[in-house]
Amino acid sequence: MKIEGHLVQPSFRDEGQKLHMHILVIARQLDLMLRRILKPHGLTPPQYNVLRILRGQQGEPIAVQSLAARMIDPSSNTSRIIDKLVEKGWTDRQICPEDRRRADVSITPAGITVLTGLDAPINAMLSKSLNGVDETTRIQLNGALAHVLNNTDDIIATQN
Amino acid sequence: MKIEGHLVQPSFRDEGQKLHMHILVIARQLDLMLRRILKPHGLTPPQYNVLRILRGQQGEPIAVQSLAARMIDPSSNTSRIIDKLVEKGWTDRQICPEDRRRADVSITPAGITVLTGLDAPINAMLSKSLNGVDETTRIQLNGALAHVLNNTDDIIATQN
DNA sequence: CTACATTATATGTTGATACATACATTTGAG
DNA sequence: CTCAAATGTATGTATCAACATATAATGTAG
Repeated sequence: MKIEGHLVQPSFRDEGQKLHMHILVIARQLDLMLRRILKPHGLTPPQYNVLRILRGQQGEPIAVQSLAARMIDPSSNTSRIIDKLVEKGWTDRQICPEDRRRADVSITPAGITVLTGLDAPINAMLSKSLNGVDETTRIQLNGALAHVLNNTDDIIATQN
Repeated sequence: MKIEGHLVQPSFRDEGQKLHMHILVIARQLDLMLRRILKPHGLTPPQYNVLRILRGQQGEPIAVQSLAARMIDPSSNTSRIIDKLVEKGWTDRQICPEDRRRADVSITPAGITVLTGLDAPINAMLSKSLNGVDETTRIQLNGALAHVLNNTDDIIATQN
């Protein structure tokens, strides 16, 4: 369905507005699809995001704030997201001996196992979502979106 | 900041993964910026979305389900979003006489006034977010993203 | 007609999120 | 050293969202 169908609008004022809507609607769809895959495993997208980052650490523990900086959604609730993962036995949290304010977080073998099982379906879904968009176009899109991201960073910085 | 900086990752596996991250992170930033503009006016992004749709109706009332279909986030909570807007006097809700299950929703003059005051700052913000992305590129982006949207629609349909 | 399915909206409940604040620890000025 | 500021994490609270279910009105088969 075209974006006009999604929003049941006959047309957009301009390409810029259409672009914003595309980004917002697709992001929402990606989140919805991911949620459906994760749900049977008792994971939410932010929790999955945290596990992915921890796996990327190759066993090296990481502080909560560094984790937050790498998240798609760097909310101030990283502690509670980790709580959930610790409860389920998928991450480990220990007070850092050198700086006892810090908490070192790492993924457990059980966490790795869960992620491993999710890799195939999630990669398949993500890959399918980009069907028909060739490599050249992907590179062009990323180039333009890098610009947009720069702009939004600026706006957010000046809003502060 | 580049997407690699946002996620503090040295590199991405491929352009596809990078594209997903760009979309998710930019969508999140747009939402954050919008929320900051709306907050002093006592509006949330979904409430703003509803008001915008109602204004687009040119005074013609609309059923709750039609409203939901036009929303960026068509959650099942449209009723409660309307509740909030009715409380504030920005929308009007009346039972439809021809089909008493339906509720006809419309925007009030006070609602129009609120939106009018928001137009300038929000348009400025959105326009700024696309700085440096020329018209040709915008059209290309929309073309490719329309493809992606088609794909995600398919995936969501088959997930059901 | 009458019962049953369908449709339109609303609500109950649970869990997640945003934002502010608290707590504990460390840093650093004097 | 000492104490105020800064830092890292956790928590309180209010709001919001997702999902399931309820309520009410309409459509329809027999």
